[in-house]
Amino acid sequence: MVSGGAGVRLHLVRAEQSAASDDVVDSSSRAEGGEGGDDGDARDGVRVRVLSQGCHGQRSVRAVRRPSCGGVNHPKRQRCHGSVTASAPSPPHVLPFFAMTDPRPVRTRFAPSPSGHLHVGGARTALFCWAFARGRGGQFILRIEDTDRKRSSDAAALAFLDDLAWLGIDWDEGPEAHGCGGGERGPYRQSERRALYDAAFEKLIAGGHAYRAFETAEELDAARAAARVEKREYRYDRAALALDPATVAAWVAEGRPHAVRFRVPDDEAVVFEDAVRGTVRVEASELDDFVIRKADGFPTYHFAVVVDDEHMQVSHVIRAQEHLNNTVKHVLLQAALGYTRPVYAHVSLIFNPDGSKMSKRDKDKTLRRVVKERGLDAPVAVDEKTWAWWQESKDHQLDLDDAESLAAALDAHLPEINIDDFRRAGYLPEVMINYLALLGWSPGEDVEKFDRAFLLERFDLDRVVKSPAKFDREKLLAFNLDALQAMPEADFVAAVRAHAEAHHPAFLERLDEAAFARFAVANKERSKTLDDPFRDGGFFVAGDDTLTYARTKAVRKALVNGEPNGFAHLAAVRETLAAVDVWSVETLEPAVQAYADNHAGGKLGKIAQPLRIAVSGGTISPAIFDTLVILGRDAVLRRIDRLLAHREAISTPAETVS
RNA sequence: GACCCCAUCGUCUAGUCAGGUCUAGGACACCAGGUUUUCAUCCUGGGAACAGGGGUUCGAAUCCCCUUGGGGUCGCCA
Repeated sequence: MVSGGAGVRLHLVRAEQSAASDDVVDSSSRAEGGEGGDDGDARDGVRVRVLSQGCHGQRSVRAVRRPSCGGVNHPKRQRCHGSVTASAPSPPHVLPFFAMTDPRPVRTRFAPSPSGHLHVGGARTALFCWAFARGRGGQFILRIEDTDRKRSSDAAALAFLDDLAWLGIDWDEGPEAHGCGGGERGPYRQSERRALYDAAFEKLIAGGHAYRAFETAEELDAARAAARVEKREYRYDRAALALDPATVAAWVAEGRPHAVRFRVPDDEAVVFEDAVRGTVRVEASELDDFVIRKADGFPTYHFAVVVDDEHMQVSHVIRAQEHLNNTVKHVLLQAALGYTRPVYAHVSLIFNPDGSKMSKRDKDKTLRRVVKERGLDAPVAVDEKTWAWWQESKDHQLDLDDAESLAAALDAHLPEINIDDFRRAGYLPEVMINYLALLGWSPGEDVEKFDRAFLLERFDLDRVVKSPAKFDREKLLAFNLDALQAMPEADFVAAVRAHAEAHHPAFLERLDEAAFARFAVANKERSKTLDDPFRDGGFFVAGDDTLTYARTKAVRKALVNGEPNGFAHLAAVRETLAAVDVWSVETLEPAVQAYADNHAGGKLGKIAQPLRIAVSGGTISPAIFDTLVILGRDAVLRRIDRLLAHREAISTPAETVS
């Protein structure tokens, strides 16, 4: 019988489901004592366990969009509530809308495994969790899911903390870093929460909800393989459940390794309300008795997640859609443990432009593909031991440094998928936030550009898009460009300087503060990323004698065509430049313009292009007078002389010549 | 294969829950012009979508069903 739990909830259940209340099981009331209800409803032969309900009682598989969620008042709720009495269909039974609203304070968590940098998908999940909680005065929790002892847990594995901090996503509770973290409900690493899990295991086993299983991983692998060969579906056969208690006790006593499995109820349907997908219904019979404790004593993900969410009082679980099916397990576990069920929201996946799932493993996959294509079997760029380990299994991923050196050695381009990749490529954190938010959420009203404050204020689960999104780098780039252009000059200079400090120190050595500032400003309107000024600006730090000339058609055209041609103009304007009093844009521009007026029909381009080639080696640079000033008179004159000295070679077609 | 989820321009999406105001809006990309000392910007204009089929309705992008397509999950990984 249903007992205890939220009074209002149960009251309404009873009021509405007179005869069949037995099979309506409140998740918070199923604590002990085995199955809470009896055989229950016979109307369709399948007992339905309603663990949560929205206002829509349809049993259709098609999702019914929930109007809102969270403990926030919403005008739509009234309407929703009002419709309840009108429906009252056959199972799953209907609870009024607010029955699924978690009345607790809003607390969300982001729970990655410690596997290095944060990838785009994880970042978006974290962002949604953060925005949802913070926008409602709640807390955002970070938790490390490190129950897999085979995975590394060193400092590098926690690199995602830096990525989060860079994005401006700060956490109220969790590992301590960047001035964030701490909290009362820790520790926030699962490997340090063993006692909590152990207590829960005992409770489940004692209650008959779980049992020890002695098959080894190898045996199970073999059974799965056999099933595959016979083209039948593999299901754990519950052999361990048939063991008599004395045998189990003896085996446990002698220390025989074993896992613990959850006993999945027979003939029940698990129905839960997803805040973005609506009603989801899965028959429990689709599941086999899944492992909740591994032989090494650690909990599996499914178990740890449920225990931790309860202990940390997580009210809303916002995660990727790949977890939608897992939710069934979690809901079952919560019911068996007597836990409160959080509100679930499964957001769609992010795909690569080619339609494949965007994954942190994509770098590794790219590398494996290239290695296979080239038929490589000996270590390249990494040591033998690492190579052997990497080859051993597709689950073994190279760490970033190794991956990058291997990519460099193979001349392969690694896809940008980590937040850190974009950081290094010169994207602004606020742009990443903005774009990420747009991937799967929209504020409506044709609004696309917004900041964190707006997100906090407007983000809600009911506007999260259900269909998967492809990651569009072009659009991200366009957003970054717009943000860069909108920056005050001083901010832009500071950002470019910070980027140089991290990635292009040579520019800071070569350019003094004033020159660097001019360099940044001169590049502002032509930069799409903070890296652009450096990528095309290598000539600024090149030696005057080692500059490389692009020997393209455009270069020859500027130098050779016309009468007088570019070389001739250069030779002449060199003297104009040498004679200028003060080396500044204000003096250079009128001087060169005057020369152009007198010798090139006023066409500044006739002079600017040859000059550009002389000082940069090609046809691409910031505005020419800025470029000259940044370089300084000596370098400019030397470069002009050098070009003139190489005029023959440069006039002949070829790719490049040094 | 079984189960679950999804389906509007090339892409991200608005519109779908409360059917008519949608000859479907915006953004990125693309194409054509224009500005500019190069590249990049910038300006103007343009093409571009309701997956298909049934049904409900006076009326369907919107509600229902089927089909098709895409994705996810089926681990002592998380």
